[in-house]
Amino acid sequence: MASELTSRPASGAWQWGRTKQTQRALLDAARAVFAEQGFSGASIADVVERAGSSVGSLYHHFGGKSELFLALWQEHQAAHEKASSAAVAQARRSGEADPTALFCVGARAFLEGSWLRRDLAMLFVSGDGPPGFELMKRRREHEWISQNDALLRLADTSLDRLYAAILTSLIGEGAREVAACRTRRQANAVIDAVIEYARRAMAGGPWKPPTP
Amino acid sequence: MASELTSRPASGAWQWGRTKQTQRALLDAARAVFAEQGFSGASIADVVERAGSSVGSLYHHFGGKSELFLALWQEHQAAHEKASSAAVAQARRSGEADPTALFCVGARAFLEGSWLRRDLAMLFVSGDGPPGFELMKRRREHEWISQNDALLRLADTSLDRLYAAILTSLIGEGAREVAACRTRRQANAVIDAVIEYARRAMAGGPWKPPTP
DNA sequence: GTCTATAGTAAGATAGAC
DNA sequence: GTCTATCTTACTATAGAC
Repeated sequence: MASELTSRPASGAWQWGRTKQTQRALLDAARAVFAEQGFSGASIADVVERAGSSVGSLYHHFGGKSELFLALWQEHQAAHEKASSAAVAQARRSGEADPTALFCVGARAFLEGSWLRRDLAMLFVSGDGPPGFELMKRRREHEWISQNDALLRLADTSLDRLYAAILTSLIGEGAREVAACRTRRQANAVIDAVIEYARRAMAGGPWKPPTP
Repeated sequence: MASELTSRPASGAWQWGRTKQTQRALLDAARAVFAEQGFSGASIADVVERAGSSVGSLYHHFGGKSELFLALWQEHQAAHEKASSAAVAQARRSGEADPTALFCVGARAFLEGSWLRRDLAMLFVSGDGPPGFELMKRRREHEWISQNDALLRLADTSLDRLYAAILTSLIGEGAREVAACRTRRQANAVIDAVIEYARRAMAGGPWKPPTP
């Protein structure tokens, strides 16, 4: 019983704070270094130096370079998720019920986030990530569109999934273009244009093969 | 003068044939190995073993792993290019003059090629390539759409480039879906659907900001 | 032109003191 | 929890015989 006290003498609360602080420093450093050099171009040494931390600490908290990158990505995803669902919920409360319109509201919030965090957005679409990252992104994309499933009222046929994939990639390409903009004004124009193209693609709903 | 003969004694023609043969073997082996294991997963040793060649030979002919991968990609691109432009030329000869229709003809030929060489198509969209490959792909995409520039009669404004980018990514996503199909029948349906979505997106031409 | 054997390099990962 | 020093490994790339 006494050993608990001797092994960590009255410092539990303090160490929690320190942990969060260290992780934050590593994540922030990773954001800057990865954004600048890409995943493969960046070395662990660069990150820990910028964070004022150490290799061992990084491994202790995240497990490795790949996991650090993924942690950064998950924060980014969570922010997108939060903004999108909040926007859709808000629109619903305002009386909007049309699936297409609700989809556009969510998409707009997503594109907005791509502008606000454009350094991360560019990083994640650059194609330079840890092994298997493209697959993870793809899964996430499908989750994202599945979440709007009730919204768009799609069936689970292969052609409906194609419809979802096309819309997803359209918004994804839009996000890339938004992140590449240099001014707020340009970004706004691009966002409006992308939403318009999505609306056009959705006109008529999922394509059906002509019945012979 | 005589030294030319002594250094390569009467074997010029024979060696040319052998060179082409070796390169072909390396390219074919690379196609199989990269398609199966991806770029980073595959090692040079795997490729030369399958080709019945050697590391030194690979370096002699291609210069390295990355260059071998790029050579494979360029063959794939050339095939796409050839098929697309032939199809467009053919349609023109048949009297088709509408830009949108001609674009769709080219896109269809492109998607067709993605089905025929689906192993390569999947490889190149997997996101696992040599450093800088995603950038090269992106440049190539823009070239491809620029080639249809006269066709679509686009100006060089940023919003017209967005229009091109959206269409390109739509066809690109379509190619990915086509390559993932398991039967010819499915692939045909997907191709028809993708062309339809492209047509919808083009309805009304490039988006213009509302004049205030 | 082709091959084998080897060198070089770089980076991620770990062990163990504090 | 944090850090430094070291290890390991896996690969590319080259040198030099045939």
